[in-house]
Amino acid sequence: MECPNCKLNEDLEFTRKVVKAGIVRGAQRYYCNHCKTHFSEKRKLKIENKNSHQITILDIAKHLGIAPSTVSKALNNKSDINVETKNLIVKLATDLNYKPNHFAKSLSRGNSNTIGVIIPNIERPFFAAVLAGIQSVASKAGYSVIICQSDESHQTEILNIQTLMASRVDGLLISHTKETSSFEHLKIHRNKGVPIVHFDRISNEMDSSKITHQNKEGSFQLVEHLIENGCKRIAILAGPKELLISNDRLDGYIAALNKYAIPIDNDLIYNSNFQKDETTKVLDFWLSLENPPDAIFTVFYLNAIEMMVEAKKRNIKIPEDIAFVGFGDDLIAELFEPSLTVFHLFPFKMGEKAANVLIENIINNEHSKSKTLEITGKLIVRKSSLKS
Amino acid sequence: MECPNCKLNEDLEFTRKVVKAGIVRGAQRYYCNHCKTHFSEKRKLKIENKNSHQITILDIAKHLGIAPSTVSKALNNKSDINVETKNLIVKLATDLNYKPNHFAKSLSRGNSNTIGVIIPNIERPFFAAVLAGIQSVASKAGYSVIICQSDESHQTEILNIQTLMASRVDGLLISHTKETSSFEHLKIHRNKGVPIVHFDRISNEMDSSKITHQNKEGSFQLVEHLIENGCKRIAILAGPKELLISNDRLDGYIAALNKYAIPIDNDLIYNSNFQKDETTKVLDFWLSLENPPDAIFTVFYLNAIEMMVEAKKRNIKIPEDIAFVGFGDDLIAELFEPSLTVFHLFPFKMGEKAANVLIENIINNEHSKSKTLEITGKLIVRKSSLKS
DNA sequence: AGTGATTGCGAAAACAATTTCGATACAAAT
DNA sequence: ATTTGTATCGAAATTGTTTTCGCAATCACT
Repeated sequence: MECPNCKLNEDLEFTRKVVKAGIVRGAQRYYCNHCKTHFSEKRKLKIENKNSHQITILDIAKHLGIAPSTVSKALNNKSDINVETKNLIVKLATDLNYKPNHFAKSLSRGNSNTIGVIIPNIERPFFAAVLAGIQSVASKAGYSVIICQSDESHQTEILNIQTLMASRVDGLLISHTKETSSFEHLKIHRNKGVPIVHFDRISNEMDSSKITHQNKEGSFQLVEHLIENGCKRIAILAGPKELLISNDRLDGYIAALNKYAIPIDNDLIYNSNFQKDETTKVLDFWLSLENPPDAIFTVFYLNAIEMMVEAKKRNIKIPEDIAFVGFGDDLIAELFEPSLTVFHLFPFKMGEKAANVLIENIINNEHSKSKTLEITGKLIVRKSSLKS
Repeated sequence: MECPNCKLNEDLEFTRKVVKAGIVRGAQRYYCNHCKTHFSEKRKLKIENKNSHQITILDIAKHLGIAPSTVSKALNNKSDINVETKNLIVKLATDLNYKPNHFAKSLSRGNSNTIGVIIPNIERPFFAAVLAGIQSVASKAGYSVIICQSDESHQTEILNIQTLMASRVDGLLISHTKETSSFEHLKIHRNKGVPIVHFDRISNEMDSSKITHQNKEGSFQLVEHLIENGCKRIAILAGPKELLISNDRLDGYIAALNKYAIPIDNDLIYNSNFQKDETTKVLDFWLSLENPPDAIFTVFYLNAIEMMVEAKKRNIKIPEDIAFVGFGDDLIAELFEPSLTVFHLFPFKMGEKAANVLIENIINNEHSKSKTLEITGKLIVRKSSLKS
């Protein structure tokens, strides 16, 4: 065995004394008593992964005999480059089917070109449509989207935020849990300058941008529509008190009653948690009143469907005995018998708008400017409310 | 103005002749006639972004006076490290709230810990549920998920694949477009060793792993159920011929008819594209037959609902005149009048399974081993098929 | 000739991890 | 006493990109 050290030094005449010196990581190890140095056999590595080699900026640079920095400039439309060399580089890049490595780019630039989305549940048609809207504008703008579900759990929401921040998202779109009433977990990142846009389930406690529905206006229209159809005792199944969205809708309800000088009856106002068993209980409570409601407005349209199912079981005529209206829309609201009068929301549009605002904020670094946008909805009258 | 070069060399006694030499990138530039060198004023940069500095492996190393490589080993459970130093490092890392930079990790390791999913449309409840299942197991295994929608367009599907591959996903989950009949765009990557798992809309043309429903069995059960309920002329609204899933379901239909010696009538077999206007046309065609069907089986449950809506408009009694059954389930199938008998699928489970198989393939590098798994479904009998 | 401005390019330093392998110390075996 | 094995650590290379800034060349004025 020859000592590579002595060999290099060409001290060939010296008495070399190379002895074995154990095995390290599977390879025989030697010790040269001449140059007092250890060495081991080089392992044959790099399993020739030429086939999986993605071509890089360096490959292009070598091909053309130029520097990688020049290639980078050409591919990123920097001004600091000659048009001819740029064209040369761009052509070769497309010819070689060059795809930039996002990880290297992100590492170097310090951003990810990714936005995070937190929604309660992807399986709810509303949120699925919002997502579709978000995806649509995000991909057009060159952003990827990471989606997290909070499952209506405040704890999970906090974990989601940690996950997304660990993924170094450039911005955050969030619709809160119905449990969420404190926002410290978000404010931390907001204060660090992460752009955040709230949608649907928003809060006034944060000064970030918000996209919301015409909650007050929609409620008002629904209730006014009921009143115009002769309803006088209108009950409301409102949402959780924590949610701003619930309160806004409640406000619209009250505003409409006030306009028509209908007294507010607290028995007819119930804050629910959107759970099915709860809605049934509330329905029975209202039916048990000596003066039961002649119309029910649920803040979440599915609750109206659930209530109608139960009401039909109890032989209540809809809309003659009780009319129903709800917030939000779906195929089921249209096809259920009787079809449900709703204030139709535009979730896809909401997603588009939210993503737009967020990306604007990211690009312009407008952490501070916070605006609130309302997506216009639309009253769709169907059978469940037409008493005539 | 002092020349930084001469200053460094401490040649202070030399006559230094520093002259202005233009402005470069907004900064004054100078030329030193002594050392024949250009220099410009250093700009005050690095806007003190200390507050946004994420702590790195190097910070930990410096704190403890050790090498970053040691920290990396400690944080990655490598054997090559002392338990005590490891504990020390881990403690400091948690104290400092260290979050590894995924980009650096991916760049260095050459993988992304991300899986790509391509579905036709996120807004269809079935796919939303599959996604939820995928997310569930992926996040538990430490994988992120990127979602792309093909929108039933073969071209978009190809673009999706390019996007995902450019994102260097570690593996791919895909449910094909109803247009898709060639698979070259996928095979390229498959041959490069990218693990791919197909689900729902699968194909036999590729040798990758597949997760499917009990398509034949489910069809068979639905049709048998119809026959047991006295139906003799059973029509089937099958899916596009390109889809394997359509053909499997058609096979189940034929098998059931054969078992009960009911002749196959080609007038009663129609390959549709799942479009609403088409289903209406087909319904009218069937109604116009001199011997119209007494039951209709749609391969996609929503088509059954659509047909029932139209049938009701034409005063057809369901199930007395025509019974309906379909593949797939949803709240609407349960609440529509009459409620629809279906072969209930388990999309969430399908998503879980698909993600599991894919991650297994990724970890074990099993590009070659391809298995096909069937998710068991369940016949749910409702009113639309009970003639008695 | 002296000064000012502009253009095009490249070397080198980040970016934040992982991985390889040399070095050392010490224990155990021969 | 010499040889071998093991445990622990760190220096340096690697990953692919962006960014900064120096340098040379050129042109246009005085």
